[in-house]
Amino acid sequence: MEKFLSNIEIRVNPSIYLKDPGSSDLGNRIIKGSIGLIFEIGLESFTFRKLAKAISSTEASVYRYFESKHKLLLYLTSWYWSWLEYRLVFLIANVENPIIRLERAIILVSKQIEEDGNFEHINEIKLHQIVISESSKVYLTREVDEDNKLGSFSGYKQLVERISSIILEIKPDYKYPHMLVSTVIEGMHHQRYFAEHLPRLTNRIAGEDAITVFYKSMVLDTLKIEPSGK
Amino acid sequence: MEKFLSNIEIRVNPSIYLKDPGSSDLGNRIIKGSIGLIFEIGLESFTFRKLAKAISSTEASVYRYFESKHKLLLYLTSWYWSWLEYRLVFLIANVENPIIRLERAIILVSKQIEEDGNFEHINEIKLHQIVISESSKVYLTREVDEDNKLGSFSGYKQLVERISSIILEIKPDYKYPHMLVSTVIEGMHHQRYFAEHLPRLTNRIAGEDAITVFYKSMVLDTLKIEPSGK
DNA sequence: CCTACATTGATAGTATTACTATTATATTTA
DNA sequence: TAAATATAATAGTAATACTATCAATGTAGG
Repeated sequence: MEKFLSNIEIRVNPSIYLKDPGSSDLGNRIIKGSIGLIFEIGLESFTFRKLAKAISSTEASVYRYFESKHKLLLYLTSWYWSWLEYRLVFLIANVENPIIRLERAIILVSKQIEEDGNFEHINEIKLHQIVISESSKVYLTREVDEDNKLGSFSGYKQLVERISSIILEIKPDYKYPHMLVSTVIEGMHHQRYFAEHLPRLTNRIAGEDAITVFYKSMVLDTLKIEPSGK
Repeated sequence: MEKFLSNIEIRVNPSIYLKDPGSSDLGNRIIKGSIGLIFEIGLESFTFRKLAKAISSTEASVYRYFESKHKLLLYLTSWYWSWLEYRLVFLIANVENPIIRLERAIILVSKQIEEDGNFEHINEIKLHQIVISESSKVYLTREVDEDNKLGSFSGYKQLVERISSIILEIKPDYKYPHMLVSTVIEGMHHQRYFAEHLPRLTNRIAGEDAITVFYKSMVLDTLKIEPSGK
């Protein structure tokens, strides 16, 4: 993705952090460092102590930004959802045909990601990997309801809502738009992961991005609409 | 489910445990106790120390059966998949029409579960809840590949394979049977979880098991087949 | 230029976790 | 009856997920 906007920032719900990591050099190092380190060693082995060492700071300093590793992961995934939504908005701006908009949305969420030069402290490819293998841990906890009340998942919900509303434009009576959209998003995470680690749970086809193809036609078929052909 | 078979046992890959928990009284208490305790306090807060206390044994004794909490969870989920497969086999035995077989399979995996009186030490309703909220943690780790090599996920794979083969009976050229099946299974876990904790990511419809209805028609539509009507 | 305040670093400490090790005791089996 | 096995009881270790305290540095306003 081309660098064409240098003054935007992705906003993350402030209840997630103690201090905005976008507001300081140390904060940015925490984000950049944690993406690198979680990508490298996985969330389980990742600790604030190791992170502090990697970015030449101290554990206590990191704790001034995030009250726990869980909140930090929440920050990263929230950022990711908001970033996807922002890209979606660009991708469908000024596109009249809702079927084309829907197709683009599905491709966006199910495709492999490229780097986005607009955000210096974030390596989007690594972040995407992290989202694939760790993001569900963010809500599969006993604290979901509290986190949810604080608005921790609003970025994800907004993205789902935005795509669902396209579906409703096409089929105003369709009863399960949110279910369909979250099935696609979560599903594609699993399928990418399976393709790499548990191939017998998925299907890989040489020369084709099977995951994108599958989800695109799955959505069109369940909605009983024809591809835009464009 | 009626108790009609008293001499069967669900087999779990022996690489998962150090000592077969089905082989002793303590082993059975470990299984029963861990299902109860994980259901109650969640996997994160669950420890072998607390389990030992709950079943009036000791931490060290539990460790003689399972080398870690992770392996214990692996045992529970493996048991669950094998149990589902066993139920599936009964459900579709002697059913000629593959479409009916497929429909039954989808209903089986997507429906809420009832207790199965055949297995004393296992409360299937609680286990189902645990599978919904914790099972993906079993493979979303850095040790997936090793665990996979040991055969830890074979129960899950077998179930997926069995349902996929029904799909191929109906549509021999369909390219994504495994992807479709694992999308349904994982998807329904998420949707059940969302319905309870993050309702804006799903759709709830009064008086209908929306999740089952959705996945059933999603599968038939993507395969472009008509419901059996029976 | 001084002061106040915020930010970070340095260091230490605590409770809990995920194990491992050792020994004693009870039970089963040969 | 001896030997083997399973379990209990207890203790110990390294790492984790924090919390607390205090000093050093920088920065912004008057």
